[in-house]
Order: sequence, then C-alpha cells, then structure tokens
Amino acid sequence: MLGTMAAERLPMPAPTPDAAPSTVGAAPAGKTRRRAGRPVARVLDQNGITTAALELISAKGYDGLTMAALAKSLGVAPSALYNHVSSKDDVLLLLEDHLAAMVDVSAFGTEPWDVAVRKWAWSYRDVFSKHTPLIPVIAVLPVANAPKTLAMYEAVTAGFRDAGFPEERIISAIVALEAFVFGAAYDVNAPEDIFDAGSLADQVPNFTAAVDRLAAEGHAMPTNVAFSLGLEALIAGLGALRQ
Amino acid sequence: MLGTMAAERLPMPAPTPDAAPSTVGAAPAGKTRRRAGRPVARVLDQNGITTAALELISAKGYDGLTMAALAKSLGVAPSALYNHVSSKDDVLLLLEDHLAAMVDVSAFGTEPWDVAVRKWAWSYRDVFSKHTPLIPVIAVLPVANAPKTLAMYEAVTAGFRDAGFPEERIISAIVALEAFVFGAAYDVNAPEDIFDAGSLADQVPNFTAAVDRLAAEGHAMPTNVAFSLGLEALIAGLGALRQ
DNA sequence: ACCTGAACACCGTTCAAGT
DNA sequence: ACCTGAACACCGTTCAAGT
Repeated sequence: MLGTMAAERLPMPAPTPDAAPSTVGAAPAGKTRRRAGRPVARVLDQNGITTAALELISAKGYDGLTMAALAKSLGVAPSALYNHVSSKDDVLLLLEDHLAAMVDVSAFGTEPWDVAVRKWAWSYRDVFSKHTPLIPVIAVLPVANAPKTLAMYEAVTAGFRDAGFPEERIISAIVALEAFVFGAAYDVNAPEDIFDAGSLADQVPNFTAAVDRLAAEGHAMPTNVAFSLGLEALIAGLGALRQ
Repeated sequence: MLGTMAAERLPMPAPTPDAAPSTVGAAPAGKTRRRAGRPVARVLDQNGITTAALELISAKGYDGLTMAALAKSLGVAPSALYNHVSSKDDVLLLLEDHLAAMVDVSAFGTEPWDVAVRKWAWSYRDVFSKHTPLIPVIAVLPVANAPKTLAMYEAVTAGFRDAGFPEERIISAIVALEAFVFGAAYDVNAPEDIFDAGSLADQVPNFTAAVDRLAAEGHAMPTNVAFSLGLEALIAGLGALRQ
C-alpha cells in the first residue's frame, strides 16, 4: 500500500571504501551544488533516509524531523525524498521497522518463558520510550509493511508456542503485553511532578497521600516500579494459560 | 503553567433561554458579521471551545480539528481563540479533562475492588479509544492542570486504599493499569488485517498459524479478547498486593 | 529513473488596531 | 478585556523541467 517493502538491495556503483554503509552516491550535505537532472549516481535510498532521520531525531528530537530538515541533512531538495518514500508517515514506518530489529528477542528459545518475556518487554519499552511519536503509527500498522517487526513477532510467537501456550491465545497475549509496553513507554517521558496536584491538593487527600508515600520511598525511577509491577502481574496471569 | 485552570464561571448577561448551555454571547457561526473591537457580550469561553472541539472531532475527526476550523465553527477569527487558550495543546488539555469526567469510577466504594477496577478500565479504554490523539498529551500531563482528571484519580485511589492496598503501591498500580488502558485504546483502532503478513507469510509460520487460529474463533472484536486477557491478569496480579 | 526548483494549500501563532 | 484582520514562519506535498 505504502510501497516501502522492497529492500532495494541493488549493486552500488563503485562504492567509495570510506563511505558510511548507508551513504549511496554521497556528496556531504551542501558541499558542492548539484545541478538539476538525474544524477550519475543515485543520491538517496531508504537505508540512508532512515539513518539520517535517526540522527536528526537524536540531535533535534521529533520536532526537528521535518521533510525539509531531513532533505537538508542528506544534501537534497525536499522533493527528492518522494522518489523513495510516499509520505512522511512512510518515513516513520521505516524508523519503526528499524527500531523493531533492535528489540531483544534473543531469550526466546534459550531461556524460560517468563525470563524471555521479561527481557523482551523491558527492551521493547526502552527502545520505544525514546521514540513515542512512532507509537500511534505502530499500534495501527499492518505488519506486512514492516518485515523486521514481523520477524520480531515470529520469534515471540515461537517462544510462546514452545512454552506451551494454547495457539489460539498467543496473539491476544502478545497484543496485551504490547499495549502495556506502549503505554509504559509514554510514562517514561512523564515529568517528575506529573502527580503534583498543586493548589488542588487538599481536595484530593487520598491521592496526595498516596503520591507522597511513593515519593517517600525515593525511587530513582518510579516509572520502573510501575512497569515492573504491571509486567510481573501480566507474566504471572498470562503464564497461567500455559498447558 | 498553561493557565487553563480557572473554571470561568461568570454570570451570563441575560442568557437567551433557547441557547445551548455552553454558548455564551452566541451569534451562530457566520450569520451576522461582527465588526472589529471588543464585542458587547463575550463570544467565547473555555466550555464553548471544548464543546465545539468535540463536535468538530465527531464530525471530521482529529484531522479536522484545526484552530481555523474551530474558530469558524464558533463564528470567530482564529486569533480570538488565543484570548481563552494559550495554544492548540491547551485545547487538547481541555478535551482530555472533559473526557476524564466521563470515565466511570462510580463502582469504587460501592462494589468489590476487582469489579470496580474492571468497570473503570473498560470505561476508560472506551472513552479514549475514540480520542487516541489525546493520549500523548495525557500520558505526560501534570494533573494540576486537569481538575476532573485529578478527581478521577482521587476516586480510584480511595477505592484502592479501602480495598487494603498498601499506600506506597497505589500510584504505581494505577500507573500500570493506565499504561495498559492507553495502549489498548490504540489497539481498538487497528485495522482488521493488521496481522496479515501478506507475501511474507511463509517466512513467519508460527506467527501466521497463531493469527489464523485466533481468526478461526471468529470473535467479533478480537481487541476485546486481548484487553480482557491482559486486564484480568493485571487485576489478579495487582489484587494480590492487598493486605 | 531520479534529481532541482517553483509553487500550492495549508498550519499554528503573533500583534497592531479597534471598541 | 476581547474581538478583527493582516502577517509570519513554517508545514507536507505536487509537478514540470532537466539529464
């Protein structure tokens, strides 16, 4: 649908040995002026676009990820991007799939089910907590457009099956865990004073007392306490479905 | 910080009896032309803006919620909105707080803890599944700016305390449940074929088999199966913390 | 096929001017 | 205090022209 599936692995025309793997025809941004017309060597590809987008995000955040800024960092005109992606959403999809490959599924098949789920969920949350603007895209994304995401699901599904999960419950269990992971990824970015009721504190005494009691425990990352609490409940509850 | 707290309940100057409650000075959009300068009766307030935004969203979706469209539906110039809200994000905050008041917390204090949590969580998910663009805002929103949201938390916290929850775990448990609810709200909007691997199906046999087995059960809303599975696990696991 | 450059139809937001 | 109207600095995207 979005036309982003083809991996575009085509032979590079005499690749310069010192070039970064994702840099194709190259020309460092804004060095020499390219004249109009098709260039002799292709300048862009989806890999390079993805890498440049990640660099831009890590430097300027998602607010800095505009098609214009992305094009500039690649040394092309904004319109050139549309030869390789169909829209900005398509760029987000490329990012999502790249990140999915960084989620740790290695423990499925080598470690007990609960250990593997725990590793996977923490890793999944950590990766996407730095990329929450992708969550609305992922949560609704047909997997057919994201091969690495699909590979992640395959590893997790196999782990669940081998652990004795009834096959007709596996997808639902994964969806439930993912929902928790995505919500928790937002929570990581919440400001410290998110639960400070301010001047309304005396109108919500139970809430304020509970917030204070948690604060008194002095956890470095209270978001991790909540994540652990919920994840362990899910692991215990879902694990009981195994037979 | 955003200055949206004051409820602005000021006496209406001779309210027309047939006017909608949130309509203030009124003039149905685009009827008579208002000349520049301060109008005799105020035209806007935060309540009216919230109501108009909700109508706009239900008619055109969140893509249709622009400051220009919102202003037009209220019969004012876009810049007039900025006398009542500090930004578009501020409008989203008003919406969020309005919706928080629609979440059902009535069972806390009248029904057993697990029943109350179940009702709350389903209701919370249902309300926000139609408003997922608010989730990134909520998840990171200081509660001091959202009095109705705060009231919801107070009711839930009291319910947890009365059910014997250790006070220092209540907030973490609520945060965990909320993370799940927010993630699940996205899932409600996922397309039916989200898990269709398409041409890659034979590369992910375990996944495809699991997807097919779930589909074979023919649930009207598979998202509800996942939500129920996860929620019951959370209720059981978190409920075990009571003493 | 794959670039450039110009253009389009929006966005959210600011601010002087008016009453 | 609270409107209008004009303006600003962006956005993502399209498309003809060039090689």
